[in-house]
Amino acid sequence: MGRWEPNAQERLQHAAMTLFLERGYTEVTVAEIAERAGVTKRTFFNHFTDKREVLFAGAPAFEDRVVQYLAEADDGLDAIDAAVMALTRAGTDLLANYVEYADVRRKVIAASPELHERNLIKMSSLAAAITRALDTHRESSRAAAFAAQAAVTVFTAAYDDWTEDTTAEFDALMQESLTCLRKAVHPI
Amino acid sequence: MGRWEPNAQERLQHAAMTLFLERGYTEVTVAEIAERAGVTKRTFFNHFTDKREVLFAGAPAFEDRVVQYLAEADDGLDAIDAAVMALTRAGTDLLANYVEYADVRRKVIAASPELHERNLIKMSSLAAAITRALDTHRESSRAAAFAAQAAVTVFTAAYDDWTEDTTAEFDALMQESLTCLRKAVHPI
DNA sequence: GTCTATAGGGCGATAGAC
DNA sequence: GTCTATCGCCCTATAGAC
Repeated sequence: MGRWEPNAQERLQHAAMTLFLERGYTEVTVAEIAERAGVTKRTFFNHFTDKREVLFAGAPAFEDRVVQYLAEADDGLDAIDAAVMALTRAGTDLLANYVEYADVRRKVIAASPELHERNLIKMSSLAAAITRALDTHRESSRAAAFAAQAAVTVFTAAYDDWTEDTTAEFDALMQESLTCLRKAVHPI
Repeated sequence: MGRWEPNAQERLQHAAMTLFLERGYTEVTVAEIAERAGVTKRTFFNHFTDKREVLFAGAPAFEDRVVQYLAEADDGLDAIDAAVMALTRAGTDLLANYVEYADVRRKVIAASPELHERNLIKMSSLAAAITRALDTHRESSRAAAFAAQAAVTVFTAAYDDWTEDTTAEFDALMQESLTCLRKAVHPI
């Protein structure tokens, strides 16, 4: 393969996902991923800070988009509703591109504790970003953190539902999930 | 130091905590921790599956205790209240022994993304255990998962508060935290 | 692009407790 | 003797330094 084939990053992601699915995360080396993508190991670490990051390349963009939607939210909304709305919109945007990969990605992450761990810190980072965005003009820091954490929990559940049935409407899944959380937290 | 000094595991934990505080997690090698504890690197890995685990040795016992308290809980309690009760009791038990280490441990974990990540997966595992315990006789799986996740969020916040003021009553912090979460999730 | 330190583990030998 | 904890040696892969 030539030295300057385009889209090295995407090729690396695709190669990694395929290999992880075939043989499991720990059984695949970075050198193998790089080889399959037609680049060197050095290039891999140029694009991703560590081996796990190859499956989370979309996360920063997603987080930015959530924060952006949140900034545009109606000030009259409650914090949690604003956060859920931002996650719903950003999720809908992103999921459209991920239909084919979502299930594989889910399986690979579920099969590896290391990837599960990395996924959790991405969600934690997302919650922190939402907290900051809410915090500035809407809520006390503590209340904002709880609203953000709850919204991310709702998102995680809805995202899991969606990967099991990618034909479902994401915003409906988010609303169901939110309703269920509210019942669980505030039983009457 | 002789080969059979007792309590190798505790010595390793103490050595690790001290060194991490002095120089930061990434700057300390497993070999150094082992040396300070008077054992070899190999022995370190006999006690802990990886470098991070040395700071989370108490987690399984805590989780077991939470599940135990949950099994003894009044069936009339709502899931989230039962979970918060179990976490409150297990937390109170455990925190009594950790007064001196809590602050150091907190600082060390906060200073290292890798340890933060590991802490998150421990909390995730705790939430999963609570979900299973609730699930069996009380709630739908989804509702149980939300109640468990919410209770763990409450616990995390209360634990953070407690490390900043170890004279506070832990159960009061838990109740405050729960009230705040409820307001954030169900604003009216 | 090359080099190196460190994480992490496999395996068998060994030192002590019982 | 058995059983368990520790150790020594050797190896690979990650990750970062140069």
